[in-house]
Amino acid sequence: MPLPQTEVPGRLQAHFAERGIRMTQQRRAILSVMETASKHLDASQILRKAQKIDASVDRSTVYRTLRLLKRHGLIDELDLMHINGEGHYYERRLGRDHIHMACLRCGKITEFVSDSFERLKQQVEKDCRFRVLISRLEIGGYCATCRGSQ
Amino acid sequence: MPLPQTEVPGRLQAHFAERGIRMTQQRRAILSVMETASKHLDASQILRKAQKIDASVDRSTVYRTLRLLKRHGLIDELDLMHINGEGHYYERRLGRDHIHMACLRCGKITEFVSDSFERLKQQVEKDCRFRVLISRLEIGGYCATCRGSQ
DNA sequence: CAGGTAGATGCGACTGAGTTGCAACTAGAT
DNA sequence: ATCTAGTTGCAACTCAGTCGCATCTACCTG
Repeated sequence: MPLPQTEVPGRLQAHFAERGIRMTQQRRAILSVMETASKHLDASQILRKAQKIDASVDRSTVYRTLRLLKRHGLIDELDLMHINGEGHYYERRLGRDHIHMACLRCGKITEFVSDSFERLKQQVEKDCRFRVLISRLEIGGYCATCRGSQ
Repeated sequence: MPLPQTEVPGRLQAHFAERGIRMTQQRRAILSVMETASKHLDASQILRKAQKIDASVDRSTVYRTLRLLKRHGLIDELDLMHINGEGHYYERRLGRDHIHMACLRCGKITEFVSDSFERLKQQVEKDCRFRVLISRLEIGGYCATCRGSQ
């Protein structure tokens, strides 16, 4: 289920430059991790990967950079139904929002893009006069495979 | 925006009895807090309220009971977009799911019931062959009031 | 209604995520 | 080359949530 990409990947650094955000070696490492990540890393995984690029990266820098990226709407924070503990997961924010489905049996995460989701958000904007900036729809249940085999 | 209630409130205890779950004084206190709560309490608020009914209630009992209620699908766990720190909020699970909107400016939480949301979940069931058990849709943005005044 | 016991509790110590204050460092403007 | 506001690493901290264990108790059985 490939996502439609309305943005070229590898542009996090460009975003920083455009907005006049200072670029450091540590940030470069973290951004590159976020850009190349196939999916859903938590803070400690990001730390480990970033340290392979620049060993000096510290835990607190990772958290500070993630907060920065979040504030600028460049990444999304996910809970993935807390399938593994209380931490958070992060992913680059590309084109359209998508739904995250977490299988409560095998732990698999599936993504799903839906026009109905877009329409639902528009309905919220209209009916509740609420300006939608971020949205997170997470679903817990059983994936196709686990659903059959029980 | 009152919620449609398909279940009589005050029935958490009955649920426990039906399922043969042992009832203790501490659980009674916690259940009664959950039943009478107008809305969205976090674990420490639940603890404080429960201790007013039964002073012996301990923090760990609150967490254990919340986990139990969650496992039985009697309460929902919310993040409310982490508007106040990293903790979780809990609410009784009545009739239909609803969307939670968190105003990033004034912090107000609004709820919204929508048929489109139900249809969206049905679409996920059908298109992804995914059995939906729990779903959480949280939206961050600006409420009608804050939207105007900026 | 008097045990017996599986299950629940309180306590305190622990874990793990995330934050913060501060002195040292550095990106990038001049 | 210099200056400084912004960033970093570090270590100490906070806070939510968990866990092991000794004690207690709800409730089943006779």
